[in-house]
Amino acid sequence: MTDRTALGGNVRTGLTAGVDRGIPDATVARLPLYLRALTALADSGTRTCSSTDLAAAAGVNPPKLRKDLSYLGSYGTRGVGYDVEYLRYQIARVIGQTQDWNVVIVGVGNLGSALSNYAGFSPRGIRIRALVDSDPERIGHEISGHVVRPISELVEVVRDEHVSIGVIATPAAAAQDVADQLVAAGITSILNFAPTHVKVSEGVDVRRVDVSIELQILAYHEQRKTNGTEVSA
Amino acid sequence: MTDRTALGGNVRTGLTAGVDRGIPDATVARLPLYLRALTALADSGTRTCSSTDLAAAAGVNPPKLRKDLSYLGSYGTRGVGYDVEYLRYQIARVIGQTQDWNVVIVGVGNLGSALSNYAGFSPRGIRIRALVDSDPERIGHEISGHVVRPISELVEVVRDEHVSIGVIATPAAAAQDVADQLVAAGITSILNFAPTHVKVSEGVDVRRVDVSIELQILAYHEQRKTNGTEVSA
DNA sequence: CCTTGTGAAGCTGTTCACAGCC
DNA sequence: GGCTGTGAACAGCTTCACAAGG
Repeated sequence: MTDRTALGGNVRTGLTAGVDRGIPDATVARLPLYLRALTALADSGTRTCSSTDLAAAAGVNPPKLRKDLSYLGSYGTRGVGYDVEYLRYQIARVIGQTQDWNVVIVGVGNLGSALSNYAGFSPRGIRIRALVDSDPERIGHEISGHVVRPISELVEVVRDEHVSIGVIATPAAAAQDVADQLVAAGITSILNFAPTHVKVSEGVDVRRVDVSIELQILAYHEQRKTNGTEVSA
Repeated sequence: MTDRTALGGNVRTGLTAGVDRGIPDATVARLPLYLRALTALADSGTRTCSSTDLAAAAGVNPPKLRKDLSYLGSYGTRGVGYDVEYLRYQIARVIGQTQDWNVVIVGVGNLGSALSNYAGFSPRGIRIRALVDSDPERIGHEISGHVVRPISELVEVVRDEHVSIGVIATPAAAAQDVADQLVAAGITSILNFAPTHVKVSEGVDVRRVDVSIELQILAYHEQRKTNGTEVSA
């Protein structure tokens, strides 16, 4: 029942003690941001940067950046800043970017197809290895270089392609069933695009991406801006 | 520079005092969840529910649900629970679901096209009113019932269609420019799918949806599961 | 009985100021 | 002098236990 949603409120998986480095969830969620900013800096030929530079590129404030980095270790030089390439590697190592992560997408409708064709995954070590669907109409078709396979082959797909992350890109009505099948196939990390809550067993991480909710949150704040709520004194 | 990201770390817009009802950001982010769960309950014929029922449907724990609802008012009945339809309406009213919100999508690549065709928006009061792109190849084509218009017409589009929310579905390289144009056209709420941080002026809300980051966060936890980090005592 | 609504406690995350080091 | 790294203060969120009320 562990539920790491994309909207905060994450739950630590049940590892009680030990050598737990314990990087806070909020920090973990920002490390990919720093990685991306560092890669951009490296690409533009920057060798060294200060916390102010990097924070600006990542869209956070400098103290927060420094605090976050302090959880990983002391990789900067006082009076100088951070070596871009070195810090980039250290963050990559911590968040597991030194290896590839194989992904199966379940559901090849509009969204699943768009995801399977997204160019931004490979530079971040994310490999879409298989597409599956339950609709016989879609099975066998080739999408973005993958032949769509029946969902009944999920166990084989996960095993043969060494898949560790499953993406649910189906309608809401199918999401729970798909989640159950993913878990049964041995998947313990799920990204759920379906607009519904999926229940999973202990130890399985679920993150949620819900565009409607994001827009609804924006609408709430928009409503407050346009209504006369800014009475200020 | 207000930045309401999808990954927590939100900043309150600069309204200092007044009748500020002050619903916490974390609660606001969950209200659409409750709304969705209530709608599902109503559709299944349920007239009344307890906080336990609703919490289970929404994927939160009952005390958190009750605390969240307490920020809106006292809409339940002790010893009984909540009237599904009444509570649904109250939440809808608070988050602005009693009116429609018009959206323009900038960028009609894979993602923009998929979004423009998504059926889940209209039941939540979200209306995709226009698609714009900068690519002359795409302008004039019809996608999901909308003729793609040039981004140079953004001001007219926003004015004529009463658009209040802009969606950036372009490559990262174009995102900042698009954001600037959206803000120049009067938009103060932006949903950014491009994998980059966009800087906007004070008072503009930006939320981010970044699939790569979600997968990277899952990968981090997956790495910790498979590595021998669970030394427990 | 039942279930809501809520102060209070506890926890997580953020900010700040400055000590430490180059 | 400049910038990092961090303890300590602060703010926000979650949890809990129980009072309030049907």
